[in-house]
Amino acid sequence: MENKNKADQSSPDDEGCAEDNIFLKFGKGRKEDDKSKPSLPQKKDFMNIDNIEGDAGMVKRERSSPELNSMASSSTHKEQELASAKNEMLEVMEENQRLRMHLDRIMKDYRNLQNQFHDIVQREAEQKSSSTVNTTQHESDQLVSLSLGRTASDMKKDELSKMFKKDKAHDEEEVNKSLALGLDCKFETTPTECSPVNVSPENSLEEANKEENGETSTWQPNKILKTMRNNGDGEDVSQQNPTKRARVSVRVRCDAPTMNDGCQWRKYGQKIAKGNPCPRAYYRCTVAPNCPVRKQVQRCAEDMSILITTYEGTHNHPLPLSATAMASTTSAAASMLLSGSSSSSDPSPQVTATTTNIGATTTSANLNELNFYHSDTSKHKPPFYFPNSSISASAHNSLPTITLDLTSTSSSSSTLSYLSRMSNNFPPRYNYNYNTSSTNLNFSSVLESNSLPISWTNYGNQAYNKNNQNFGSLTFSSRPNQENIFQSYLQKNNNIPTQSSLPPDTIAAATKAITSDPNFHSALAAALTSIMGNNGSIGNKSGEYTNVTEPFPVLSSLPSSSNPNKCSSSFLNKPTSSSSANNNTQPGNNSLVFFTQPNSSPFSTSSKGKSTSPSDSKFD
DNA sequence: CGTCTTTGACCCGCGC
DNA sequence: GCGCGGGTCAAAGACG
Repeated sequence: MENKNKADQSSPDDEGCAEDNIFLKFGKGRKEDDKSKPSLPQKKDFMNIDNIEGDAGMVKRERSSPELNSMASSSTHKEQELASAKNEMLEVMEENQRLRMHLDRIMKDYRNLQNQFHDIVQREAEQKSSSTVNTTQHESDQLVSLSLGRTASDMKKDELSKMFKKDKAHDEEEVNKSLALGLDCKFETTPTECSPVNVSPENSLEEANKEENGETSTWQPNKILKTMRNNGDGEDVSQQNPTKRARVSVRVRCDAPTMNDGCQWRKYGQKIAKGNPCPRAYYRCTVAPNCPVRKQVQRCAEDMSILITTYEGTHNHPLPLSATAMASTTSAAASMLLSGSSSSSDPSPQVTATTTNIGATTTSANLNELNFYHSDTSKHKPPFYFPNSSISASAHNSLPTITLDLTSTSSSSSTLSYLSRMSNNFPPRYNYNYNTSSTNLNFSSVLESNSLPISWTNYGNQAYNKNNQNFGSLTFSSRPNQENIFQSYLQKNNNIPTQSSLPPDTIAAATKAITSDPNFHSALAAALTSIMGNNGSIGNKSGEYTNVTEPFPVLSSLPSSSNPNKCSSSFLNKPTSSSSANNNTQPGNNSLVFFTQPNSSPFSTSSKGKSTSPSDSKFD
């Protein structure tokens, strides 16, 4: 039943909202019923089975009457309709009850998972406090790579050498602080039922305000610091913070000059960096005059098709709906980095609320999905399977940097090292290889028997197909049976690497592993999913159910379409259709979609020669 | 005319 | 101290 499906998709983390959704849905259903059946039962008859039966009996009696006149027959017909309508109402009510029960169950699971997660986080925090981890020395040297197919060898050697070269010891506290403050890393244990994700524009603003009040520190370029000192401008006091903050770098295959992340940027410089023939462009956030956020955009020297966008800082203003995704991503990614850098052996207790909630959300919903949609900007392509994507962290140039690598498309020989490490008792943290200062955490569909598997399944392609947009989708799902979907999808799309056809038991094991590991799951999922931000609110467009991650607005609002040539971060954007797609294919799932939008024209060659940055898009 | 991009110059940190 | 490289500034030009 459609209603049921929709209800399943409603956010489990948000009880009230879900209920509202249900009501809304039922309201809608009634409306539809009204259309088809104008003669609804009288209010008095509503929910009265006896009455219904009685009416039916009456109808029967009347029918048997030989003295039926036209009027009687019409009334009989009406009563029949009435009876059928009542029956339908009863069915709806039953369905409603079932949905409620389902919702209760989901909420229960969600709370349980949330509690578990909090327990884990607290335990880790205690452990950390008890043992002042000796990570200080490695703080700046660490390179954690969550590589989905990418291996350490794939990394640029000079990059690695650079990373390892910097042995400048950072005070752990400082790093953590910068991470936490600069990238919205907050640890909140308070369960938020209706607004699970706390990294919201409001939060950002709040944090920014705090920063301005000197409560927190924000990394600022030295130059700016200097300028501000010279100017003595009180307004910028908030920005006078020498504390370095983490960077979040996103690697995406994109032909467009920049990636549309929904924010407004102004290019303020360009430089040819050593070792890369491609110039590096510097952008500054222009949403707010004093926003400290900057980003660097550069093409990968090894693969020009890869666009590397590095974000620094935290927005000190409310973000456009379409921009919250990236903001939350940086947040989540930073939290991931933070958790990795805070300790060499323990998972960081400093998990962002976003992570927490997302993890809880997804697990509670039994539907963790990270869909990576990739498509060519110019032409339709068959769905692209994304077995590999990576998250890496490093202290590059003294700045902790986490990289979300969404460029890997090769499904070959993935090592699944990360999953392997995440054995059943796996410490929910990113393993650091201190010998090399780098660790690859590979998420691969090539699962080893003993390794914890991940279910990369296809999901919600129907909608995309409906829109004539074939997106490859990679689903990071906790639901074993989704494999079937994926496989069936594979059958339909020969272009998808066969590696993805995993044994059901493997999928199930992977699913179990993923869902059972709050740290990994929440960290990765949050990092990636939060990017979409509240795309989790898939389906909101239709208003049929509320956002799973309410604070984050739907990215579909992006005006990416106006910038056909821009690589709309829309790879973070979720097309409106996607929601419906997800709704149609798998009810009850919270989909987190990562994709490049081909025809919706996130990429634009910008005929206007103006801003190559997303700023061009006036999303407001 | 206002906004934004371009681009050469400048500043600063770092390594030698 | 010097040179290199990264990052930023700001004047000039382009665009709508």
